[in-house]
Amino acid sequence: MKKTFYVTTPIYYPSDKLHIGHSYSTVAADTIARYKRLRGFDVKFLTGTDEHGQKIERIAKEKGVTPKQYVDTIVDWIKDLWKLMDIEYDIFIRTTDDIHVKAVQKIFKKLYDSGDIYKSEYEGKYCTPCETFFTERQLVEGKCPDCGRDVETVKEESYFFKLSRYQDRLIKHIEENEHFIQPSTRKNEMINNFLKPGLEDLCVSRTSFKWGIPVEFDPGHVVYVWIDALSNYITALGYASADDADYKKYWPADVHIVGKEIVRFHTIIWPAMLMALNEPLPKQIFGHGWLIIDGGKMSKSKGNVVDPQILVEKYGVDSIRYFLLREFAFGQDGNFTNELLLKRINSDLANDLGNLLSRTVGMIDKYFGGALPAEQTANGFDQDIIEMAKTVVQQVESHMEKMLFSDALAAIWSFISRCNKYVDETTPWVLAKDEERKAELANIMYVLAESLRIISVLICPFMPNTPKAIETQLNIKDSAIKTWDSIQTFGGLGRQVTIAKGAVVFPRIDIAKELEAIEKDIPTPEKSEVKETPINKKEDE
RNA sequence: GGCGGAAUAGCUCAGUUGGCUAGAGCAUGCGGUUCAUACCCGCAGUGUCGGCGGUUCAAAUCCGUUUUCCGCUACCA
Repeated sequence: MKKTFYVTTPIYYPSDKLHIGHSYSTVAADTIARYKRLRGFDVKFLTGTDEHGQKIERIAKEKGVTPKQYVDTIVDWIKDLWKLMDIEYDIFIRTTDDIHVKAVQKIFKKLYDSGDIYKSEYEGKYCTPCETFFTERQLVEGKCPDCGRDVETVKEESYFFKLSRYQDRLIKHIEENEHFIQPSTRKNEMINNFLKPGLEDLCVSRTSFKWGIPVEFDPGHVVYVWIDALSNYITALGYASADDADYKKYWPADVHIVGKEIVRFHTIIWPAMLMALNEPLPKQIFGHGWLIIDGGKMSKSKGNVVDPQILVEKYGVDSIRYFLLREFAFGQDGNFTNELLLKRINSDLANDLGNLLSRTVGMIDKYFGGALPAEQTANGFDQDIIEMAKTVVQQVESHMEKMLFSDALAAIWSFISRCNKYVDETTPWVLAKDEERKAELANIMYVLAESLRIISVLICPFMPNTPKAIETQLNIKDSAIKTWDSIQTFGGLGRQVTIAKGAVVFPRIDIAKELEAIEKDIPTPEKSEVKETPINKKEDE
């Protein structure tokens, strides 16, 4: 039986369309999923939407539709976006799905029965005009942070989750499992800010709004966010349903990919819930960094966030996916600018990879009429290429285990550079003038074609479309030479390569011109406002 | 306030447990080449590794201190 691999994204809050920050998490998860599939794992890749809560209820009301109608339209849009970005998820869970709703009710009941959930009183500050609860901390000088008016103390009967009960076990688990929280700096934040000072019990029900999962045995209450949202990772697999085969097969998750702002929920509340349910904990939570906008104030409230749809339509999925994973270190924040994006596309994709393919295919066409002869003679530079091809595969494998996407791509690109250098070293245009040396020339072309085959397999997880273009132009049809195993040794491609010249894969972009055009679409704010603004800050994961 | 990060070439960043003339990519300059998407290849740089003090034969790397920036600080997701 194949080894399983279960990877998840956060479930996104469909209060509005998603932005590039959400795409970032999802592209990363998709890439790791594709990579693991390529390595022969039985992969489950889960994404979805977290659809309940007061905010959605309010927006729907403003729009004059039901909450369900409202989220339906956003969810359709999200699914289209993932299709556009070539996200190959296995399951798309919605917290309004029947299977999820029923399972959450069972989970809630189970926790109540075990004494992990108890009824008590929640005391909060309520702003009547805004119809919102606030905590003491959220208040601005004792007033409503939204409208500035007075708030009143309101007591609400609520259910609480006994988070405090699991404090010691959590500390132990986190400290004993080095890879549980990644990157490790997040681990210290959790321990010092929450676990060491002591955990407070968590309010897990509300009566102030209706748009949520009703508590089965107490109909006035709805299950509050985190019990609802976090459960998705197991309800999507059929936990607490009639058919829990997938749960038994895939749980615990190998990695939950989340933005760093929700690491807390995933490393404290979620494990505590699982402990209370007597279920195994996920193996790893990876809190990636944010994309920071430099030169543009991007926040949802301003309505000028970076729209992934526009970027993809303009520059292509593979370019955007490549950029996201290459430019930024996965665990850290990174500056997103249009200029960086365009520079990356030009230098790495157009000049290095695209041009390598183009010149290789061009020469096979020009010197051999599109088909290499069987008779080929090796040269002194071949060995270096062959050895490096082997090394690169190992490097990519090692980086991918640690989710170092950028490092993996850098390794692949150093091989691409090596291939471009090989062309210079062997000077095919000189050999082409000499009929006697056709066999040497043919070998050079073969080494390049075979290298491109290997490159095309290596980039598969990151860029789903480019490999197809490479395969078409080099006439690679046999699926046996598109596997990961097939790139462990140099020479999988038959010697008599025939080519089919195609269009340029990554056209060069006139950066100055393009930037000017973009600026027209998105007005640049005053320099003084340029202060970095996280585009996915604390919103809607 | 508490806790945790970051500060390295013009720009974006690498630099495991202290040991190299401190690196890469981009941008810049010069040279080469012409198969290719004015591409590719080579060479050349510049750096008080935030400041100060200390440990050491040796510190970007460890310790102390200081400056600036950033993150987390629980029931909004």
